[in-house]
Amino acid sequence: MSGKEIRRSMPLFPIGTVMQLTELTARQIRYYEEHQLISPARTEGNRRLYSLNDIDRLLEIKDLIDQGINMAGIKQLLLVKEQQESLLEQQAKSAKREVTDDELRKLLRNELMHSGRLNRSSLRQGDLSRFFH
Amino acid sequence: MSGKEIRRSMPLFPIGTVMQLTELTARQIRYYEEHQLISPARTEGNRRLYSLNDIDRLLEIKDLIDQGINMAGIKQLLLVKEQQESLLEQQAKSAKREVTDDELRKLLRNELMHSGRLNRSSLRQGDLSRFFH
DNA sequence: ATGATATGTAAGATAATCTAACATGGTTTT
DNA sequence: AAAACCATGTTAGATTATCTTACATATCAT
Repeated sequence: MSGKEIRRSMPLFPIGTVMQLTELTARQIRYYEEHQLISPARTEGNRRLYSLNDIDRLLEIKDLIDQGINMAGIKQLLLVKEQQESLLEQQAKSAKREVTDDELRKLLRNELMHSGRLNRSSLRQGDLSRFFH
Repeated sequence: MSGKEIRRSMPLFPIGTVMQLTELTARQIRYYEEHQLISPARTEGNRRLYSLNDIDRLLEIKDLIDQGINMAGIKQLLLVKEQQESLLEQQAKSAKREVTDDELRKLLRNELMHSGRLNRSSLRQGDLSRFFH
């Protein structure tokens, strides 16, 4: 079942393709990398190679930027969202199993600290998935 | 419902990526194009750009070559398979509608002429789809 | 043995990408 | 208002990827 993750994280696209798919300039894409919002793979010849996940993430970043959020903010948001997702995944995995008190505390703390608008972008997130069946 | 087709026929991959995905050399890929087994799009700068469909097709070609079939044979096979698929699609589309006698005759004729092993490769065909969810 | 087929390889040209540096228009901060 | 900062544009020179064309070669069929 994690084959899907492998596929989506497979580095396939050079920056030119990513530019078209995301409508971002190369400068922007590299700038976001510089600020560690993404970390694409590299070919043997040092060319960047992006995965579907990377592209989704770039679309998300674009969305957040449109909302006026700066690099630092986006970095935090993506981080929180990541752990949120891994939590949900974990929760689904052992559906019946109880969550440890510690995990629960962390989850609640995050929900409190970063409440409000946080998942608006997740509507746009799967945007790229429309390109692949 | 044809959005899927659009996605799968979207030119995204440079030849380098295709080489890795198909384990064919650039020489081979261009040679097959020369013999009109595929016709990838081109970028503004004349670089070839391949779609998911193209890559599937290359995997199919590879399979047919392994079976000892030559360019001319593969060309015909792909052609027949194409019309076969469009027929099936059409058949599914107007599921209830009767097939015209003419179409039926063509379908039967093809099944007779190209019977036997013809769909063995279609097992390998969707091979690439494992890369995308 | 001859010829055709599929692929390898080399050369020179062009395109795409890389890094690094400086430029710039909008925001903040002082 | 001036200074500093942020996100992006632009340029330059270097490197890698791809293109076309041509010739080489091994395998297979005639």
